[in-house]
Amino acid sequence: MSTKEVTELQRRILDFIAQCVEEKGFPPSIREIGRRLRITSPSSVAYHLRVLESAGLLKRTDAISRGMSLASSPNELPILGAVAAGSGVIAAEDVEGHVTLDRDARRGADYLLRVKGDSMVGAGILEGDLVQVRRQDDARDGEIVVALVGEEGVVKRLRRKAGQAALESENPAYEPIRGPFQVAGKVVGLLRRY
Amino acid sequence: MSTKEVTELQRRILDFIAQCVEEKGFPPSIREIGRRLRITSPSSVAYHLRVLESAGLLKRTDAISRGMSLASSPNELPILGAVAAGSGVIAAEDVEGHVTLDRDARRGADYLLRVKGDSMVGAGILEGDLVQVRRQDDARDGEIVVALVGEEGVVKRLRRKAGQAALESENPAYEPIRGPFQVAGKVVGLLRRY
DNA sequence: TTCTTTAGTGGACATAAGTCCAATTGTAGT
DNA sequence: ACTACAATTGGACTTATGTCCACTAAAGAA
Repeated sequence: MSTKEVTELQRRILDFIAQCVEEKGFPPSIREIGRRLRITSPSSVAYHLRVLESAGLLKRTDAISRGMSLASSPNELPILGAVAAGSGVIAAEDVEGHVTLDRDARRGADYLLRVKGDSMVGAGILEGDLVQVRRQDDARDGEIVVALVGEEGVVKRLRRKAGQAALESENPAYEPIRGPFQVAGKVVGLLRRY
Repeated sequence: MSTKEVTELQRRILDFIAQCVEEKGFPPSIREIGRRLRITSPSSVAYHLRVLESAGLLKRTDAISRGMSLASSPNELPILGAVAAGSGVIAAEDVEGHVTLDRDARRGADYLLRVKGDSMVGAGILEGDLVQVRRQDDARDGEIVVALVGEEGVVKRLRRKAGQAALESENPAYEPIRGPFQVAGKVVGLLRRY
């Protein structure tokens, strides 16, 4: 299983399957996929499904109708223990698990980050909480963000005053961070487990 | 349709469908259901599916293979705006919506309750947060519970000292409640949307 | 009893659906 | 030009699958 590259068309097939499962509750047949994506021959669709399967994006049960399912639910979010300084990419080693939220609850988040420390208690964010993070390079004044300070990922409130950006804690014990940092994402939600 | 009673066998069919969707990613065929539940004739299974559909427990798309899906996901939690004093039963009028969580994230919760007021800010529970509540009559010292005080449902920390039970707020502005109250559930998690 | 409802059987049937195969096309590399 | 490969076609084939129909059996109700 070579985790090959996948073409645009194959990605659209994947999307269509996801859409069917979401809307109708079951996957499409090979011919339904073909009809939707203007592929006239079932063999051609089957070919793409084989590619998707060998790329690890699709699970298939051979020879039975609609015998396919997405390898990863589009609503499944990885739980990260920390944000790597390498930004963008998520290191698989840091993934503690997964949580599936429906589209509404997901709020466009890309991952969950486990909060370390008590610097945001004033905003109701406690140690151990999972914050839902949407990846983005920048954010507006007052928004709670995940930022990279050196190698470390932190959850703070972003302040923009007179062109100056700072990261404020919601805990009087901590000083604002004015040093260089990079916004990695915006906090769009929070999950806590008692 | 009459939302009829459903037999034990029909409930087991429903469970089997749920299990298939969970494990394999797609619903079973009529004959697969029959094989599992020792029903030798496909027509008989089809009969039960019709009953389940008219009971509103199953959605069906006629004449296509595996064309069925559960009407309500077993992992779907209703969002309540308030807990009714009538306890036990959930009034449909109070349901603001639904959120689907996977079994792990669900934590045995029965419903979500929207938090009113700031009496629990000290515990990181803010106004507007959704707390995951598992229904139960009692709880241990120190646990955060949903309790009925008169007609009103409140989220507080339960204190048991020397046989005396009280409801404490996590906000110095509020006094503990010692008057009569009834525990309705235990808070097992929290969701917040920014 | 008789009638009705619910539950189930078994077979026939049309078609929906996955698979196999030979052949074609276009693109990129040698 | 030749080769290799990815993408696609169309048809044939087999089986899986949902549905229809006639019939049976048990349990209640009238």
